Amino acid sequence: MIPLANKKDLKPEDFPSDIEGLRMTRQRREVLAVILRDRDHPTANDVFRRAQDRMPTISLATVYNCLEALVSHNIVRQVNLDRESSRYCPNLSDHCHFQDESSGKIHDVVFKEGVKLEDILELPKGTEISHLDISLKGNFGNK
Amino acid sequence: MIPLANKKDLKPEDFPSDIEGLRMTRQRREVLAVILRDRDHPTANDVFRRAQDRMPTISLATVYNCLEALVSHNIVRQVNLDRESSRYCPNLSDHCHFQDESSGKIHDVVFKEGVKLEDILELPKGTEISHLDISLKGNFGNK
DNA sequence: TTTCGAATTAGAATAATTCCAAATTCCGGC
DNA sequence: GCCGGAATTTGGAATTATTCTAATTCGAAA
Ligand SMILES: [Mn+2]
Ligand SMILES: [Mn+2]
Ligand SMILES: [Zn+2]
Ligand SMILES: [Zn+2]
Repeated sequence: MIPLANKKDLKPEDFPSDIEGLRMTRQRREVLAVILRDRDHPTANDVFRRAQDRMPTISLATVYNCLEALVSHNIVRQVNLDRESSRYCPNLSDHCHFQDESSGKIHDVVFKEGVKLEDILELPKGTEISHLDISLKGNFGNK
Repeated sequence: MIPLANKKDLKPEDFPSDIEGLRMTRQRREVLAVILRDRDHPTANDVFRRAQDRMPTISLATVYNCLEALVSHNIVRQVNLDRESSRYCPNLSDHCHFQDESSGKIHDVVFKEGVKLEDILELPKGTEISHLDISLKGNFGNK
């Protein structure tokens, strides 16, 4: 799990032929490249439209297939905010999402050093957390 | 905002005619009563099926209308977990949701005394939080 | 009792996502 | 390079939660 995050500049055809055990097809490379380039949490449809620039024949079904493959291999994260369509995020480090109400933009937010969920939640003994989602809405400060 | 939460036992027809500025119609009472009685975070369709017991003529559209009215008047909370259908929760106090992966049940989880989100998140100066969602998945301990 | 805006209703419409079955591509072995 | 089977892609249909529409009914107040 080399931080693909840094591969913003890498051309899709230069991606390794296998990432996290997932065979990288032409379409999967393109979808991944889009998500790494514009890190603005695009929806499947956003990805579709952007991928079409360099690959006019790609289909929406394929974009969904690719996204599902990338997500299930932990190459990108699926971000769900309330009832909106899913968005996709290349930031694999622990973080949550803040949706700015004036701009609509979604910002990554990290936890302060050394904070553990168990420290702040009243959880019964023996609880094991396998998945966690935190999302916020409001006015995002100067940043 | 008298804790309606405690009105589990109240019959729908005994609800006040106005709650939080919302006129309580027959259907709204019934929907609210269902949510207060079985506090298991039912979906709109769950609510619909349960409401039909005492009100066989209620329609699904009406259930959606009632839920939207109750939510927007802060009488019940809408709970969204990933891509699943919305669920409805009568607990208005600050809490988050833990979905137990073996039972599927959704548990309310409260924050430990005196925890503030600002304390644990790296937020830029001037940020104002208007809405917050935390949800967890995993194995919920003995409780 | 009449009135009139609000609420309810059935059914159609919407939209994100998934499914399907056929066509294409990929890959390892010959 | 060529073949066969498996994986992937594709366009279109299907699904499904939710919203919309337009007609009907309700109910509080006069
Ligand atoms: Mn929310
Ligand atoms: Mn999630
Ligand atoms: Zn993110
Ligand atoms: Zn709850």
